[in-house]
Amino acid sequence: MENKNLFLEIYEKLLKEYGFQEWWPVHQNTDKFLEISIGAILTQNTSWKNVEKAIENLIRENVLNWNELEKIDEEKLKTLIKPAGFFNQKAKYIKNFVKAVKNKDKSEITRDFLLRIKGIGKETADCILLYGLNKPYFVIDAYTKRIFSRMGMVKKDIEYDELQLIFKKNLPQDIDIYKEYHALIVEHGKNVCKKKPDCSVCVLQHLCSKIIS
DNA sequence: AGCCAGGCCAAGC
DNA sequence: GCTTGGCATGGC
Repeated sequence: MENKNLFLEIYEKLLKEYGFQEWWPVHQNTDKFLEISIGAILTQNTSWKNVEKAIENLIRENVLNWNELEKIDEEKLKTLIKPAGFFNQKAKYIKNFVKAVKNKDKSEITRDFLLRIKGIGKETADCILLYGLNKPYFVIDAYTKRIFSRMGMVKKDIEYDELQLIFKKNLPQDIDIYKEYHALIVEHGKNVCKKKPDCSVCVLQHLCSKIIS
């Protein structure tokens, strides 16, 4: 089932097709760890376009920093992140995150620690760890499950940790590949392997039909 | 004009 | 343990 070459082969094909994505996108003069973490929370089940607006609001109001986010009134925070949707819960999640992490040393921020924060699930935690802290956690998202189950490589209701382990076992332990691969998966999932897939323009098309078994 | 988006939590079996 | 409902905006 898991063919070692296949995961790398798919990576190469996507990279050749879309080029380096160089994730995670951040603005200048911000605390990157913080911006990535807030972005990861805001993008939960939400398009990045909407998240961008919310982040720009935070920057414009000069609150995209630890002190201001800790101080800011939750209702005020809701209005700023409104474009990202689910703003009632996300405002709480951001507050929870800032409170828990603000005075921690980065060495203390483990996956288990993040998962204990209400509002931080596995994907959000792994985004924070990988892109924010440069730790080797492969990020699994809905696109990853959709693409790799469609290709016949995993079952479509596979558990998060199980699929993550498959990537870990089949890829070099290379943080840059982890970062880039996930970004490429998102790009492919957004534009080609969509809910209604455009198989005619898919660079993985032949691999896809071969693998189904 | 629906459908969908870089999930997560809580409640109910 | 597994399934379901709720959350909300803006782009296509």
